[in-house]
Amino acid sequence: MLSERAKQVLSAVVQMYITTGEPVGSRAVWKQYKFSISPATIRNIMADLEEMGLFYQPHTSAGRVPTELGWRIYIDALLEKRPLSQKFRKQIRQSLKEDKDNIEKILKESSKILSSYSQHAGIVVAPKFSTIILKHIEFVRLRKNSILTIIVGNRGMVYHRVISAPTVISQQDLTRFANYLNTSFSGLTLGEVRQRLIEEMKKDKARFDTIWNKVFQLSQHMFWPEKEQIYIEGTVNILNYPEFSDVETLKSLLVAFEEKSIIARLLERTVRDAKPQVFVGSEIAQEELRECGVVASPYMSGDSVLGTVAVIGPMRMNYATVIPLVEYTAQVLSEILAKNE
Amino acid sequence: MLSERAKQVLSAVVQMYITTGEPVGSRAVWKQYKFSISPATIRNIMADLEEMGLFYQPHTSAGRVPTELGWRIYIDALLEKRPLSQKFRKQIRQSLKEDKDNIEKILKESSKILSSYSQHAGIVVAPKFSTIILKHIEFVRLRKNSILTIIVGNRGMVYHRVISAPTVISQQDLTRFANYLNTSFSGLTLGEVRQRLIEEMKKDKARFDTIWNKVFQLSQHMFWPEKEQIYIEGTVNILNYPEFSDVETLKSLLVAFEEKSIIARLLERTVRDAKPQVFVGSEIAQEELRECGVVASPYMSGDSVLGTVAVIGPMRMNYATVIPLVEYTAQVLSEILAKNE
DNA sequence: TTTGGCACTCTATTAAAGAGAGTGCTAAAA
DNA sequence: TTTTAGCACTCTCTTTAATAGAGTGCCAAA
Repeated sequence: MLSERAKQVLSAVVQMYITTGEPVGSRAVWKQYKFSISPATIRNIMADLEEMGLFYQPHTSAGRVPTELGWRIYIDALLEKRPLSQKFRKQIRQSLKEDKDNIEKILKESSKILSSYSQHAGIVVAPKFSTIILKHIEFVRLRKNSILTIIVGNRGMVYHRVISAPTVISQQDLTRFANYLNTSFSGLTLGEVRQRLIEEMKKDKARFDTIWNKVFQLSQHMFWPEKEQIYIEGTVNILNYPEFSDVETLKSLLVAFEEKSIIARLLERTVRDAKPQVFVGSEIAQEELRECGVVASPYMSGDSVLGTVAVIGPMRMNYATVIPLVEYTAQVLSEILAKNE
Repeated sequence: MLSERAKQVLSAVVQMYITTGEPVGSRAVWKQYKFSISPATIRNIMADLEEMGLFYQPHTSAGRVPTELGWRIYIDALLEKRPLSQKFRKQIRQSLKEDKDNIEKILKESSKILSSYSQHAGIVVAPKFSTIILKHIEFVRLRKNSILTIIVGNRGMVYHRVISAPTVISQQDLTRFANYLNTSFSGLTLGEVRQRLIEEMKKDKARFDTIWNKVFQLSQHMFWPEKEQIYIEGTVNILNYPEFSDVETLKSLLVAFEEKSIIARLLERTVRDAKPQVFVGSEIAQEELRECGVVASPYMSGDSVLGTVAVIGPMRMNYATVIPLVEYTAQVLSEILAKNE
């Protein structure tokens, strides 16, 4: 275990590194934090910490930089969160309440808030398709065998997709089927609806005349889960950090942001574990995002997780302030969406 | 007017500058293009062109770089378009036809195509809200005075927004109103619908009972034009060009892309003029995008412009190949959407 | 165990020198 | 009159060398 002094030194180095982004020397730590021990002693402690793998030295005569393990320990054991100021809380709550009836706007706005208050990139993963509760369903026949399906979920989520039917189905039949679905399945989650439809079809194939059979097959496609909707805002903020000023690094980072799947996979974990989490370096992904840190928190409705909000930035982000920001945003979002039920 | 030789020199310098991005010297032009005149003569011509404002010299002993005016003249008078290869045409047509029933996917795919074939950023401006033809309308009551409105346009466009009604309106009344709108206004453009609704309301206020009055007011909000939907893909491609490797330039560029309004305003012109256009430098915008070039082309349905496709990149883009790419994409898009009518 | 002192290492900055690319001008050639 | 070869000149970019500075590790004294 780390001694008290070692903790203090680790903490000090991490904090200084957060603000400067440069290797931190023993003298600088001593001066800034008015330690009662001399620089030489601090040097010894730093050497110990390096041996333990918490620090890394770019070259022999440079100061120390925290390693991924160093960050991990700092975050898990040493970090003192700095709660959001009352003023900021109010601002955040206010701007999220503004469009409280339009969930898409809320999610996008949340993402912007996370980005602008943290000065990193803000991420919001929208509620998962299969957990949405069916409110209303609608079919519009576009052309012969091309049918627009619209699913309205609770909280005003809207999904629409165009499905090509194997044969021609009249608008009348479609409407009839929509009515059936609306009366039978409203109030279930889309995942449940999907399940039930499959069961219905299995139960007694013979029972259904051909038209029903066709529309049932349609519904298979329409309740197929969407891939995660992810809002990312403020990606350009990473340009403010010199560690990403290399064009190659920058490019791979921006590509990773644009191609949201890596982030989606990571934040799946937060959905599963249903608790706030911090990921650093290789915990995020093996490749592009290895130099980054992610703070994530789920937002809920009652006991069930709807989605995740997160901030992604350089590993040296100010976790002490970012974690409360992310958690508070998740909390406000939970409240607003709960009211929206 | 420019002499024949001056044109050749301008053309040569521009083309070399496109590939290298570096100032072009007289000797290099002479060597590359096997001119029958000597470097010294080329120098004289280049000096003339500089005096006319078509070239610019970073410093006394450097080669020449085309000025904005130089680009303009090259594009308008000298450019020899290089048509897309048959192979590429086929590929483009194929990948756009794949999802031909889902207009959103088509537009996004177009944007990706433009980006990947040009190695710049691809832009697609979706058809304007007010020009969409009404196909179907639907109301879903979310909460007391919060109503989800869904408009389905031709080609499977779907718009939805949440409107807060001044007073409580029952789902029954909403459905009744939806039926009225569907039967009365299907086939009109959304702009026309809006106009007609205003007229209806003016014509005889007394005629409407209070419920009708309320829902009519609702419809005001639901037919209010959306702001332009713009798809931009491949913005990271600009990172490949050294002229944008400065972090500040890069940031302002990416911000301008993210904040799509500047581009929206520019491409309005292409919608209005209904013909392919090329913009360079300050023609694009006064600030952030001054170092860029834009190739834009409208896509149509019959005689009416639906929207615009475009490529944006550094001013030194290869217009000879990009212009045909953009025009061809616009053409294919027009065809597919026409069939989709 | 802690600390001051000091030699040592590595980086970053500055200055100087030189190579290279390209021009403009002049005088000769066409 | 136009074109061209020749050449001095200018400016940038790269290389090299020198120097300052920050920080360490280790040793010997406190």
